[in-house]
Amino acid sequence: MALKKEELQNQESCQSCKAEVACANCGLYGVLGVVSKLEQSTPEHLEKILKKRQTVLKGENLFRAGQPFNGLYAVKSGSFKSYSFLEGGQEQIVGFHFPGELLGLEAVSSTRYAYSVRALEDSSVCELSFEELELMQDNYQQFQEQLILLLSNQVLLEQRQCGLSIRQSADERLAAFLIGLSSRLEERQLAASEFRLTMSRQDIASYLGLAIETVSRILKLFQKRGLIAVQSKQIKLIDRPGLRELAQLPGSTP
Amino acid sequence: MALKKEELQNQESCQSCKAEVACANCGLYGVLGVVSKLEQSTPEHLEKILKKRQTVLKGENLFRAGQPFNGLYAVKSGSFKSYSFLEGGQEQIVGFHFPGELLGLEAVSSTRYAYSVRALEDSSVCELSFEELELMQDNYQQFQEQLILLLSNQVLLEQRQCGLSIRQSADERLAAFLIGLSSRLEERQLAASEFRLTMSRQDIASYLGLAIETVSRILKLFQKRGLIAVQSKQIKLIDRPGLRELAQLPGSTP
DNA sequence: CGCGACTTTGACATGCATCAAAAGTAGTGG
DNA sequence: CCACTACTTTTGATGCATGTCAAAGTCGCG
Repeated sequence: MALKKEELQNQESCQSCKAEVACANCGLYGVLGVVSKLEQSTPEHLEKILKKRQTVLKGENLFRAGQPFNGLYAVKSGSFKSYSFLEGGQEQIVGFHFPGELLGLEAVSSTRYAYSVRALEDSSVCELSFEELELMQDNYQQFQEQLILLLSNQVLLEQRQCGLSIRQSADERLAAFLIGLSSRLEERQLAASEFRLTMSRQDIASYLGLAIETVSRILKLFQKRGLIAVQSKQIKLIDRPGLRELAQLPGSTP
Repeated sequence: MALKKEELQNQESCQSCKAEVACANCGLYGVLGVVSKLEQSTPEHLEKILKKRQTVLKGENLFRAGQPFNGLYAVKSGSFKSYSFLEGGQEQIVGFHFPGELLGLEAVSSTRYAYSVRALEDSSVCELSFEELELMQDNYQQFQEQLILLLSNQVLLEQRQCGLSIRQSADERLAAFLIGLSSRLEERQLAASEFRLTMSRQDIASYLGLAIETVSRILKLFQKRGLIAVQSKQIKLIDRPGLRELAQLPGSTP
């Protein structure tokens, strides 16, 4: 990457003591790396494209479904949930988002955000303005290539996720969920075996398509089996291999 | 679209009397439309990019997972299933594909196909060679834009699909499946209320994450309720509104 | 016409949703 | 700092949907 680390990393230091992703581990880094490759971009220009660090307080929306698309966001610290509404007004959780991950990808084609996104705790994001980016004719093609890469990867992930969970039983889903969270944190060099479940049980249940009572019971069960330790929102993965095994499909090779 | 219809439609006429999508209704049309917009492309050039009509016999694979990616395919006639294997060797159905739909989209970033694709009946496809396409520098950016559009749309569809089916009961899933098939056929101007289920019950079951017996029973039930008429692989949707209602999420607004 | 593969039907077991209520947690004001 | 209320989570009891096993029936191909 031609982008110098300091250029992206000169953030004020972690004032809230929350886990915060380093710029080098952020999803935007790849995208911007390409943009800045041609060296033509001055720090001022980069500055313009990447609006650093907006804060979003717990319970606030970063954006809402239907709002016009104006750029991608990367989670800098904290966590978010994306959700839509079923007819009947009930919230349906689409996903959770952690430091280093991108928000708004599925909206690039449609000019409007597809989901609402809300902070699960006090959080911060970086914004990548598309308007500015489109003006950079020279680098635009490379940027597009990055986007295609990200998107087609997303399609793949989505399909795999869907294919799995539809076949999984409740405990398998939950195990897969925990392992999934853990690996995503690990990917960005964040604490991966002990962390806070910032979302409510209701959110987890909705995301996994389970009843809230089932989530509660199964977490209990996992604890009894020595797979995890839960204490309200704090969770510790004790037996990751065990969880990983559970998360796989059942009954194939007896 | 600057592309003249005849240019794409001079195919030999339907020799097997199978439903065949018109080029104007094909997913490749949009992609190619953009490529040919700059008028610079001669028919010979188009010919080179778009290898028309390969035949794939029932049970044959168009490609297999892991094979190097060499281009997109569009289904011209017939139908396909895409599948991967669970550990244990069991086939897992990822999707079904009908005339006018694109195959291989999720592979554009990875240089290898992610799934295997097999013909469910004697079928034909058109191939869009990427190698040739990449040489067309002038139009490449527009092509990329099309791709981004297709991909981000795909992400959206995938997410919606997944979000729904994970929450749906067996009959809702099956209703949604039938309505889904029907609308996809309709979209391409093909017979939408009476058609052949070219895939086996096993395939349907695997795709929906149900037991094959459940699929059988529920189809029976639908027939009893006058929603559909099934006779082995032939199916007729009688009460589409009824099915559509069933396919929605349950119990929200009583 | 007969064989193997696919599909339907029936009986049964169980995983999970649902309903109801208790226990825990957090936020608020005296 | 504690009491009070409202919300979230846990626990228990029950019923139904759907997976599983077994067997009969049907289709399609040689």
